[in-house]
Amino acid sequence: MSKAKRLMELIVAVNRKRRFTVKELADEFGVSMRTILRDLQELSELGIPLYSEVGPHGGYRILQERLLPPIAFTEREAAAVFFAVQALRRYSSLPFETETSTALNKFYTYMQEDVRARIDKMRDRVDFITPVRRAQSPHLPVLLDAAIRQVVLLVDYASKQQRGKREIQPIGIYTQGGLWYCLAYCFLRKSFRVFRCDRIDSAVPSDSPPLDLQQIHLGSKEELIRLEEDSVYLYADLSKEGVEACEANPCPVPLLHVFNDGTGRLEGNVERSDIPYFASYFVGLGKEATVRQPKELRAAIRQLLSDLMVRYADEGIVTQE
Amino acid sequence: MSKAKRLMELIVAVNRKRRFTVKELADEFGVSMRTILRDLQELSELGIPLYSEVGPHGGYRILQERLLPPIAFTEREAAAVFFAVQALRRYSSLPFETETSTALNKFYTYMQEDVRARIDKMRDRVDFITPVRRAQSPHLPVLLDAAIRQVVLLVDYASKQQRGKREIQPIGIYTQGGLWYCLAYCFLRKSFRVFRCDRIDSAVPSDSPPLDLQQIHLGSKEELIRLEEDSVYLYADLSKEGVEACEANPCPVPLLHVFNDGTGRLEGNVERSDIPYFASYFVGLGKEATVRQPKELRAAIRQLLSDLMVRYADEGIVTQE
DNA sequence: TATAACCATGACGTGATTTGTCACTATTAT
DNA sequence: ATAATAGTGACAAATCACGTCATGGTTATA
Repeated sequence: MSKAKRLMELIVAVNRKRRFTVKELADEFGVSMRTILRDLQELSELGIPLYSEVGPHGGYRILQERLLPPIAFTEREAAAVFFAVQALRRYSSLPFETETSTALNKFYTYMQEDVRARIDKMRDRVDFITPVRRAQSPHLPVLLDAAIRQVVLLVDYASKQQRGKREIQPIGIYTQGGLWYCLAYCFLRKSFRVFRCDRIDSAVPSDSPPLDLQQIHLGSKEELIRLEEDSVYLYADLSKEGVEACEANPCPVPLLHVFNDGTGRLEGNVERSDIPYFASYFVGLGKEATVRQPKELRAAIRQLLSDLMVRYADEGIVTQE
Repeated sequence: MSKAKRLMELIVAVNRKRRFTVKELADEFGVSMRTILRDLQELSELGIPLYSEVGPHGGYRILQERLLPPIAFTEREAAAVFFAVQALRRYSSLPFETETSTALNKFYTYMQEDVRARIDKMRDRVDFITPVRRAQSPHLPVLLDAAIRQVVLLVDYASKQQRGKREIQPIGIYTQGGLWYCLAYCFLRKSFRVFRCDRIDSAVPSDSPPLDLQQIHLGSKEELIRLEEDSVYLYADLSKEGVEACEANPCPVPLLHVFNDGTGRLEGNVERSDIPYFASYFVGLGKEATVRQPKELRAAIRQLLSDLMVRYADEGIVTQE
């Protein structure tokens, strides 16, 4: 690396770390300590406020406030960031609620006039639409913080069946289809579960000792949510349109295979208790999907269809308000 | 003067002048033109967007390098922006493809080490899931640019029925459910239409004179997509779960009303030709929805149900592969 | 069509700069 | 005392920067 480039990167590195030693930098840049010392002297002459202390635990320090150095964004980069933040604003709840709006504001007000004008023009011409849900998730910051610091929370959760307090150790939070979910270890069920954040009515840190789950994160989601013993093998064929519908509205468990001609198939093991859900799912796909297995699911679909038949059978029953 | 210092000053000089020639800088810095040329190339490699034009009145220019003033983001703001950009990265296509990654990179590398460590920790603990679609939309930048500058494009579009070239004047682009759409005036149909961007196979500026649509933008979407003459009034009751399903997977036209108890109703005018779509939509909602009107839709649902009944009727027919 | 004003690139030798090493000194926490 | 840290000076080897020359390309303009 040329000296000029090294100096530039040195400025960045020195701003990033607030404290550092000569040896540290020498290792990082793969040059000798003598060279780094010469470089640092040069940076000093260039006006970068460096300060050093000798002795053990000594080292260099940069005398500056904690702020990002003047970052040079190109206009297009600024626009991209602006729209990214803008996209997030469509979410009804966020773990960084206020921060996004202040950051957006800073970005906007510091932009130069002409750039701002162009951004304004774009504003009405790009949009990121996310399902708008009424459900609020007010405890996202607490959940995220607990996931990062790995502490146990006592939450008040209203599941479909019942509602009550339970202790959970959050792994992470994610949003999908306009709702927020929290993957966590549930001390009540003694397994990993996914909680809908809008169904969490309160969340406070608990004193219970946390498990050591540092290595577990959202990436391992699929493996954590284990199937119950009682699972059945599902197999369904999909038309081209069926494939698209599945992509748009992914169902949790089974694997989607797509063939070259655009058609595809869904297969995988699903829990027996989820059969009603899948029945509804496949009925929604209409003629674009054909379930081959299991028989139970086909039966459930048949049942659902005939129930619906009844609902839509007799015109005479229709009441109007 | 050392080379490093000259480069730093060169950056300043180049930002100060917007346009300059090699000779000019050579004289100013008292070095040969060859040296300046080498320096400028190095600056390019360092990421300064330089651009040159040959010929008389040609010379170098600096491209859109707007230095935002040193913005002091708080740690949480930086995190929020970082995740906003990160969220966008899950989209398979974007109108600012490269910009988001360079911006993300700048943010990340300029962060102080401790902040960065915390961000890293969060990385696996927050996620923004968007349907991953195989469909690519490579022409987004062209479409967006056309929408902003209001020019007419000649596109090669593959609609469900047919495929062919047509002229459109884009109003804006938006993404929903993992796909990109373009709202545009279609000169072929002489009305405003929504195009799926992944079905646009080519898009090139056309010479045709644009209409004056400056005042029209994405906000006016609903009004633009006018109903055909032949529309019917739709009315459906929804259970609580039905309301949630509708929120997650919004259907285009009708209005959703939600009552205090969580149940709701869908109503509005829909095109008669869309009845098959709505039949499938409501069948997908299963028992969570009851269509009251129109009769045609109830009939279509009945038809769809009996078709499906046939498909799932006889276990004996099931073939296995 | 010619010309001038630009940029672009390669080769090469000289001379300047950079770098690593070594041998020191100085300071300070433990 | 010892170890960890910064700081300096000297010197040779390696590397790099620079200017010069040569060549060639593009484009506006006359």
